[in-house]
Amino acid sequence: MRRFRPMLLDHEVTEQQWRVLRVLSEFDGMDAGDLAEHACILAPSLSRISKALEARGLILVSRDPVDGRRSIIRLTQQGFDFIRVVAPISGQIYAELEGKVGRERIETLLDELDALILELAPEK
Amino acid sequence: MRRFRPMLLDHEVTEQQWRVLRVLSEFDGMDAGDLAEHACILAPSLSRISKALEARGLILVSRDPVDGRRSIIRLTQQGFDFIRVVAPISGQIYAELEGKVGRERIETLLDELDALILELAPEK
DNA sequence: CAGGCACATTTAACGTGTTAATTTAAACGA
DNA sequence: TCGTTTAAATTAACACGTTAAATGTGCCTG
Repeated sequence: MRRFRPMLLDHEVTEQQWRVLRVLSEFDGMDAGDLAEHACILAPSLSRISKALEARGLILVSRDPVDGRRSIIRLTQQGFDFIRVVAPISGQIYAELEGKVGRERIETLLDELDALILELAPEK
Repeated sequence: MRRFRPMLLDHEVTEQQWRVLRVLSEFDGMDAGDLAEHACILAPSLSRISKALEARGLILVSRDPVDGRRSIIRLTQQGFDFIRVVAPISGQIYAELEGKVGRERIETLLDELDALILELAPEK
């Protein structure tokens, strides 16, 4: 993450906030639970992040009309614009990293770790 | 860490505090910088942890008589006793984990990760 | 249909990671 | 020797992980 943090700092988002935005750019309009899981963030953290991003006008939080317990989170136009600006920079940093390490090596390592986690997972 | 946290909670130490105590049990009387590095903790965190552990009487912080900028950190007798009680429990949990995963697999994975970190390390 | 249970989210409290600024002491140079 | 620079720790500020408690809503049984 050290490679990415300077860029994130430039745009005043944290690592986790950026992860939330990227997940929304793929599946816009998720409820808080699904969003937290896809972004690998705990529910209490997402709660704080939502307030920050909503205050900046990047997302919009509303209540699910079908199930009043759920929060629905959407990107605003400003949010989409933000992602369109930052994503290429992020992509370039990742590409450099991949170039140094090698795509295959990254994938192998991630597969091993995923397998390990699955074997040990007590729940889920 | 989920395997260890309940045990640590029982004894009212955090994961990082426990790491600091274990490093001290190996090399007692280190200065803050070396201790932080061996425990994989940043200096500001160690500063907070030291105060907490000193308040509980597990460690003793003094100033280096040779170089007045350095802090020297030692275990108290109470600190040694604490480690003698908790370490076996910690060891047992680790042994269970190793039994499920396999020692060789753990070592291979750690070697790969260490190698990766070394290749990418910008400094140190 | 009322009361209790289950679920989704939020709030609260505490500790740590991270960065920057501050403090204090050592080392260095004119 | 004095003033400047470097170095080690600490403090400060902010965000997240983690756990537990509190809110609010849906669901289900009696």
